[in-house]
Amino acid sequence: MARTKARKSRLRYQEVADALLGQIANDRHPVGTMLPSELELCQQFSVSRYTVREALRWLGDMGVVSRRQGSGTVVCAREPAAKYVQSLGSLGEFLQYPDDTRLYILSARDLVADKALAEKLDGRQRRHWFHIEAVRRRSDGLPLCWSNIYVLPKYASVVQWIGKDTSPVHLLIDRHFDQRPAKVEIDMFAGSISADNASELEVEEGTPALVIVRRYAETSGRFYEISVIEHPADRYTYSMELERAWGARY
Amino acid sequence: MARTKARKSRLRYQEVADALLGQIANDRHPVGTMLPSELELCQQFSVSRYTVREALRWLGDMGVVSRRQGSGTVVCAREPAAKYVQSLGSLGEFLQYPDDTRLYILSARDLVADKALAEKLDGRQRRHWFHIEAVRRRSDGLPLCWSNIYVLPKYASVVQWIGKDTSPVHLLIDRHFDQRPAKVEIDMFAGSISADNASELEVEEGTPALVIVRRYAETSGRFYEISVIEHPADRYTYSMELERAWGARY
DNA sequence: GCGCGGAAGCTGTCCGGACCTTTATACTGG
DNA sequence: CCAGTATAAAGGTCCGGACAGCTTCCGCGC
Repeated sequence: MARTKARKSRLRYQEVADALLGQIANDRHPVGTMLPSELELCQQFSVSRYTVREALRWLGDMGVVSRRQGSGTVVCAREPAAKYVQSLGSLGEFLQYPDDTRLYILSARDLVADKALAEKLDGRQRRHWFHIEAVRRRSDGLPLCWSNIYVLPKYASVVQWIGKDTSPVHLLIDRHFDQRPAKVEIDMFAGSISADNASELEVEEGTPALVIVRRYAETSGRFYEISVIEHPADRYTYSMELERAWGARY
Repeated sequence: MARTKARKSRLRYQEVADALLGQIANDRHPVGTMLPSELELCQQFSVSRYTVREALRWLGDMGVVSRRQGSGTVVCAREPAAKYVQSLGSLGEFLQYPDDTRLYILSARDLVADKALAEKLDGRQRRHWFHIEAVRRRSDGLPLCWSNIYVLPKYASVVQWIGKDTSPVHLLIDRHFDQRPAKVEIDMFAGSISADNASELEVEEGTPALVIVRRYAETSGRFYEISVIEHPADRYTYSMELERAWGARY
């Protein structure tokens, strides 16, 4: 009779997390509503606050709930959406140009976005940009792409570092202005090389091109650099590798 | 004299993490070596194990250290590599075709990869694939893209569900075979529409096209679905949004 | 009616202690 | 020499308690 196996062992935090996940999936806690407070959950599951917090941390990591100090825990998804992580860590590798390529500046000047340009960029007319036109060439001279880079005027002085090494412009801004992107929007579509750019790129007018628009946003969400880059066919392939963020349990 | 401000307040876990980050950057703990145990770090920084563990958890999240129960904490990077997360969680949104589009199957049959095909797919010749050719059309009939989809023979029966709803094939395999991708490789480049496909896509031969190759791998790393999709210019833009994984501090 | 201050409620941080699970290693018997 | 085992050490989980920082909201004074 001495020590019988406890009739019901205490819940582990994964079990608490699964239970909450079930309650959310069953619409007992619909998306948008608040979850009970940590103390209430402690009572509900008869566990300590530590266990509840670990469970909630896990749900938070998976994007099922969002937590804010002072406010509470909000349900923001019915089930864990598989998040995929760009496995090549650094942002610099978004465009993996080989190390033997460099940018050659063709022009650099201030401009104000008109309607047509604003549409391509961030949708805001009359915004001031510093516009850099450049061509990226391999060490043997082959032009890889035509770059239109728009940066906020305060970053105009990046031009002095362009072409000094192989870094893309957003890394130069990171290095010299301590401004890293909090968010990057990337659009990719097919286009063709215009007559104006054809000779510089050493292709015929109308050659198919991969056009990539990257918009780099600071923490506030405002874009501080937008690049529009045209790659003639056969000279560049954009590759990325995405991995599931939480392999083990989901 | 009662309670003077403590001469040196206790360290917070972020400060401990920063201190450790500094030690790692200074090669006091080179990459590949073991960090001191939690208890030793507690003494070194005069904080509780909780604080040390939070600091180590943070370093682990950033990929600077790797921890294993029973073994210890290994330094695996000198500094946090910015990881970026595909913010639109679900894999389904990698290709955000509007809901009013469906796949129409043109052909479906087994084949064995010859040298040319293997090069486009996973590099392995003589591998068996089930090949599905299809066109994705908008509800008004406009063809959006030409799809070449290769799946392992055991998933061949997905064809019966294609076109029944708007789901992409990898989601059908997820749903009916419980096989989710652990990794996805994506290549994008510019090409042009071949004569064979031009009429079906209702464009002229040679029209610029955005070609997207997606390779879906299971946990073991083996590819179980590879799709090669050609989008005529102006009919499709691939968009993605990447966010820094740890917004606040890095 | 409006703004401000305070209180209450919630999450964030931190502590010291306890026990469990995994791992690596040293020992021991074959 | 090898295999199996005991043991120590490390991280993982959990507890109860305490206080700090942020939000929200209510009530008070203007």
